[in-house]
Amino acid sequence: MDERRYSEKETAILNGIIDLIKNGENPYSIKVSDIALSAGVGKGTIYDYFETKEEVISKAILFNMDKEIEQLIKRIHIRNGFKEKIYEIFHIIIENLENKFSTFNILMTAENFPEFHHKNSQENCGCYSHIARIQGFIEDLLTCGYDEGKIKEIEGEYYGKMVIKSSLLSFINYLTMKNMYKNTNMNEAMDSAYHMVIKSLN
Amino acid sequence: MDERRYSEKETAILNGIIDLIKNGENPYSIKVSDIALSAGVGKGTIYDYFETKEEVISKAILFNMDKEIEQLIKRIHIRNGFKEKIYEIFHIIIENLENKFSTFNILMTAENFPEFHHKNSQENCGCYSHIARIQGFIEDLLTCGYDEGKIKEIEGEYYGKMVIKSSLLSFINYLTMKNMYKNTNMNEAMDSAYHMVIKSLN
Amino acid sequence: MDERRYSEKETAILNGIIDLIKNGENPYSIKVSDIALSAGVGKGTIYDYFETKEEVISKAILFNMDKEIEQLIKRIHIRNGFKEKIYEIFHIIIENLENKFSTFNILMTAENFPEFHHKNSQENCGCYSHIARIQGFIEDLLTCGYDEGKIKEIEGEYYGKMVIKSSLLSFINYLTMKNMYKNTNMNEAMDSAYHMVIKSLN
Amino acid sequence: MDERRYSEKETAILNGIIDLIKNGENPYSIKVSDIALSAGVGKGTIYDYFETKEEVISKAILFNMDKEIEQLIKRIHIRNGFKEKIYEIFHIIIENLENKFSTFNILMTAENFPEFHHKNSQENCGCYSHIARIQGFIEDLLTCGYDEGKIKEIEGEYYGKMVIKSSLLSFINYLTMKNMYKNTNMNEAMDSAYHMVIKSLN
DNA sequence: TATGAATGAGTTTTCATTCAT
DNA sequence: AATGAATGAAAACTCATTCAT
Repeated sequence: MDERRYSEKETAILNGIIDLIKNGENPYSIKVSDIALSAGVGKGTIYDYFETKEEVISKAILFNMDKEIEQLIKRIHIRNGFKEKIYEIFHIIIENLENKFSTFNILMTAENFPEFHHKNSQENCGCYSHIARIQGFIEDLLTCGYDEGKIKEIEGEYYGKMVIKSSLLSFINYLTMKNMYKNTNMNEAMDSAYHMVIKSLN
Repeated sequence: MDERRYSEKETAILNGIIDLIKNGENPYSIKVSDIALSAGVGKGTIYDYFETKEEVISKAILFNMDKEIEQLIKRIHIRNGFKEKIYEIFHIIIENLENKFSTFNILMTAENFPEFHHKNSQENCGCYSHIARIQGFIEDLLTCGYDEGKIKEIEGEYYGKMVIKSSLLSFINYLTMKNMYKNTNMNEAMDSAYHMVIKSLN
Repeated sequence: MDERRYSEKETAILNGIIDLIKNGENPYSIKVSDIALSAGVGKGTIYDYFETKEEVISKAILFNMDKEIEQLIKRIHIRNGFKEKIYEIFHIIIENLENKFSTFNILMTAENFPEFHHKNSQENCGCYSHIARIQGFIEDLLTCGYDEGKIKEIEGEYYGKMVIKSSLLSFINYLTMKNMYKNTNMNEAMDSAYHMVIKSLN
Repeated sequence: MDERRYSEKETAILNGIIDLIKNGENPYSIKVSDIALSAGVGKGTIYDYFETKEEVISKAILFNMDKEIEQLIKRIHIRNGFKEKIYEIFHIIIENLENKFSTFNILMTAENFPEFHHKNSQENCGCYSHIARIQGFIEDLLTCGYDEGKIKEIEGEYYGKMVIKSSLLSFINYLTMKNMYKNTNMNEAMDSAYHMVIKSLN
């Protein structure tokens, strides 16, 4: 799974792509010249470090996921208490979606990314390990809630994780379609998502 | 919103595109010559009915949404009872996702489609009306559950709809990541999703 | 030289082209669909009467020349006196150039038309006979001036005709570049052109 | 008026077009692939330096005018005497028309070029400045003839310039229609044109 | 090593011509 | 006879990739 660290130039290139995507560029529409400009390198340089445009964009997305998940886990770890952790995730989601680029969305819906590799199955999508980390982290969250007494009945391994993910997905959905929910504010959306978790797991 | 019906040739072209997408082609990678081939028309014919490639692909996606939602509503309407309706939706989702093209995914995550139109907001994405129809249909579902006594506490307009959508999203998530859930079968996933609805709304 | 008269449909088509050109369309940019629209016939009809687009446009230009020269000769014939005839030509030129389509220009500079037929020499340009008619008519004009006493020294066959043509060309030049001659009005331009004829041929 | 100098590649492209036109190609029929071939560059290179085919052809024509006028003025300047200067122009015209591409024709009839730009007026045709230079140069010529005593009566600013231009136009007309004047040789045509100037301006 | 000018394969798009009606 | 929908050959244009500097 290509785990080596990236050199300075490589990082500049990958960040260049991430910036483009965060500014609303669609990954499929990005041109090599855009990347070069955004990264502040020559077009040829990109080909010194990567084989093809496809490769570099894929790696950039994976690279960003790494960073974001790292951050996510760190920030959640710092927070104490089940509720605080969940609400921290909501805030991270807000920050990411406002950046127009959602690792969450990709990880949770897994629709955008796999298609970048033509007709690939999930195994070779490259984000398998990221998804696994998210799964693990959700399990930790559940344990935390259970230990704290906030959650009583997890009712099966799948169910518990499903509830947490549903809650997060509902909040992502709220954010992406904010203008459909004109009379529901952010706090209400968070509270509702959290409320569902509590009711579903008790 | 350009509501006129399409002519026979136009329909053939739009269906040609839908077929391509359902066969796993990424909308951004479709070539005009592919469309012509898939639709069984000459390349020029496409330009007799549509201005640009972008236009015809966008219209095809919208066109398919119309069809799918129509179908969805019809099939749900036939089913009696809250639980039956919910499970029917699960089955429709299965069918659609197996076709590799998910109106649900688009409507619920609203990430793929809008980006096809360069950096547009949702209002002018063209699928606003479709999203609204989905909202209405979820409301009907809630009323049905309430009338039947399956649901007692809806706790606010937003919360009720959120729970239903979360449930559907969780099931979509299960399907798109089936290989992450090797020891959870389809029925368990459906039951879990339904179970969450019942617990959350009682 | 294809001298047969044109049928009603053919005339409609040819006039459609002439209208387009008179409205400023460049002969090289005219599309068959434009012709069909302008002529009020179907696109296929054009091919019932003519072999190719090139042919029909060429014939239209020749057709118009015929009409214009016919008219020219008729109008000059009516006028009495050398000066009156010359000034009548000036007026005809004004009318034609205002129509944005100048048979005169074509006949006198003979640059536009021949090139329509790829790299042809003048013989097969189709306007040879028209040019010859113009030549004859200029000879008549000279004779008229001589008979009237307005002209004394013609000094050779070529010289006389050259002077008349130069005079007309100078006036055409004035009209096509009117905005270069902001402080010369139409009458002065005509008077100058006529004055040159008189001085050159006396 | 976009006065910057052209780079080496741009010059190669523009000269490629000029060569095509001088070889009898009609500006409206030139293909981008022809230009690439003629200029010895790749098709894409043309689009690195110019926006569209139309733009590059227009610029090529303007570019050639610049060169030709420069040359014209230089060659006339070297010649001493009114008659010598006029005859030098005749020779330049011969050379240019034999090259099948006539800046003179364009400048003097102003019909071909403006139409390349869709229905534009002369101001924005791009050759306004060239026409102005020609005007100035004709004025100098008149002054020269006057100083030498070859010309006595210029009779108004417009008249003098008109006579010179008429003379040149008449010679252009002779050349473009040489085969209509089988019994007039080149020298006679030149002498006639010059003779008209002398008679008209004395 | 880094670059960006140059390329041409591969697209999109146009439009003269055909032909079923 | 007349049409205009349909076509595909041919043209314009794009952009990933290369390579001389």
